[in-house]
Order: sequence, then structure tokens, then C-alpha cells
Amino acid sequence: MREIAQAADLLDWYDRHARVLPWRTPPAERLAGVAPDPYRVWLSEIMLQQTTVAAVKDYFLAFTSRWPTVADLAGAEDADVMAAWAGLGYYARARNLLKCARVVTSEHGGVFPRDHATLLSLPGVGPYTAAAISAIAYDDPQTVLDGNVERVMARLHDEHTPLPAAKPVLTDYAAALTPDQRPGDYAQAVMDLGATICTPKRPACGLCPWRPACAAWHNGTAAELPKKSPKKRKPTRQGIAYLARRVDGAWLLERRPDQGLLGGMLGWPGSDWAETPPVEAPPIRAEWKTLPAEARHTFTHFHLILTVKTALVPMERVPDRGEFVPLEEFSPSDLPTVMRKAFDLTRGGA
DNA sequence: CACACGTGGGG
DNA sequence: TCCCCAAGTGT
Repeated sequence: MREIAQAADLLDWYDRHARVLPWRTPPAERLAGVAPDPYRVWLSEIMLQQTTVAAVKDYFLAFTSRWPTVADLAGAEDADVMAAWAGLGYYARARNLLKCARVVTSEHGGVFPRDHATLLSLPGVGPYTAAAISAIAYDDPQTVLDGNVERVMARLHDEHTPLPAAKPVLTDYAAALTPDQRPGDYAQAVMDLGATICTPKRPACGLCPWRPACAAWHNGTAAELPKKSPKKRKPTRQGIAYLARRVDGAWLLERRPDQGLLGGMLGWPGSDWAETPPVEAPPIRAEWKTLPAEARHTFTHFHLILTVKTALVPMERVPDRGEFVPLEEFSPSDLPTVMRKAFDLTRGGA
């Protein structure tokens, strides 16, 4: 007879094994009455969307150091926030981050709302993040359902229906387990379990506090769950990036439109990216030279091969597109990774 | 529901 | 090299 999974068993495990993270209030501190800062909870949750803990850490420390409160962030320049987010990916998050900070500051007095529906209405806050803020910041018994929880629930119940069709039933399983006591620690505990024990490949079932209750473990199916619908292959697109350096060292850059890929980010003027060969579209009249190596980069849904062209242009020459950014105002770290790769190619870098 | 949307690390 | 994956959201 299989045991029933209990939230208390997971909380016991979490009290002993909770990871120390910059945005986390450890269970001992919570127990002592320390309340998490909703701003830091929200910021971390936005950064962690589809992004690993390792990738987020430095960005979280940089953001909270530079903008300690939501009001500080709300008062920041758009360009500064986009530059600070550069390299983290999914740049719509950064645009919505600023929008959200400004709404919270101007319409909620700088206090993050606690009500689920109000949280859901904030830019960049969906069902998962709204529940996470309620649970982690305010210790309200909301059910969080992220990729970790989906995996843990699919295994606990040996659920073979593929995602995303299985999501409703997995939500029910997760809701049934959510405790009234310590829901904030519990939410983080399930996600920690998924991130460290109940991993996508080679789960460490021998260390799992819920193993006695796990149907997939009993059936030997844990490693193959959750099932997912097959993914499509990525096509390869090609394009041209034009890196113009003025004789005084200024670089010709262009702010990308808010909508679409790398929206709101700084980048090199260039051609469209398509599966067919790009048409020439230099942003300024010059003697363009093609670099011997191409920049290769993979986005969520396509591979890109980027031909990099460079030119040195005189002071008085006026560009058709973009603006020259003075050398002292330019940092390659302000660029999204694909644009930084193109820049690195001009520095003898492979 | 399906797709767009980034990046870096691991197997 | 290539595919998978990571604390999802918006359209």
C-alpha cells in the first residue's frame, strides 16, 4: 500500500535542505517572523521565468543594488534597465518589469498588491508569478504551478497525459497538496525538490522525501515523465549586421522596436533575418568589408548565421539608420548576446 | 491551443 | 554537434 504524499514531509526536507539564494528568506528566519520583501520576491520571480538560478544570481544582485526599491526602479531610465537586463534574454520581461514597477509605484503606493486578481493584472505577471508572489511574499495558500511542480505532480501520480494537455489535472494535484501552514516555504520546497532531486533526467529518487508516495517510482516510470508533445526542428535563418565605427570611435547603433525579437534592445543596424539570403541594406554609405567569420547564434525557434560587415566612416557622414553612440557611452555588455557576438568578431576574437 | 520570445549549461 | 531544458507570459 503506497503512502500518501504530505506537505509536512516536504517541509521537513526543506527545513534541512533549502538552498541559500539571494532572494530567499530562509525557513529559520521566516519562523522567527522575518517577512520577505515583495519587491525582491517579484523581481526574482520575473528573472527566474524560463531562466536558471545560476544565470539569475548576478543580475538580481546588480538590480537590487542599483534599484533597492520598486520606486527606485520605477524612476529608472528605460535604456538603463534594458542595458542592465542585456544578456538575460526574453527582453519583454524587462519592458514589462518597468511597466509593472511604475504601476505599483503610481497606483499602489509602492506596495505590491496581495490580491490575486490585482496581481494578475500587472504587466508580466501571469498565473504562476501571481501565485508565487502571494505564497512567497505574503504566505497566502496559493498553488504555484511551474515546470518543476508539473514534473513532480506528474511523477507522484504517474500521469502519462502529455503536456500541456495534462496541465489542468496537474493543477488539481498540486492544489490538493498545498497546505494552509507555511504555504510560502512549501511553494519554494516543491520547486527546490524539482530543481535538485526530482530532476528532468536521472532523478535522485533515493534522496526524495516523497519517494514512498510516488506512483512513478513504484512503477519505474519517473525518468520518462512528464510526457511532452514532440517539438519542431529549428530552421536556420541568415542575416547581415553592419558595424560602423566613426573615426572618433563612436559606433553606429539602433534601438529595436518594442515589439518582436530583442524588442527595446540596442543592436547593430542590419538586414532582416530570413531563411532566404539577405538583401544588402547598409545603414550608411561606406566601404564595407565582410569579416571572414560569421556569428552563429540560436534563438528559441531558429538558428541564425550572421554575416558581419564593418566600415570606418568619416565624421561628417550622416547615417540613414541608427545613431552614433560615443565610445565612452558604449559598452558591449549593454547589447543582447547575439549583437555582442557580432561585436566580438571585430576584436580578433576567433 | 500554438506560437513567439533568449540564453547558457548539460548530456 | 545537437537537443533538451530552466521559478512563463502575451498574443
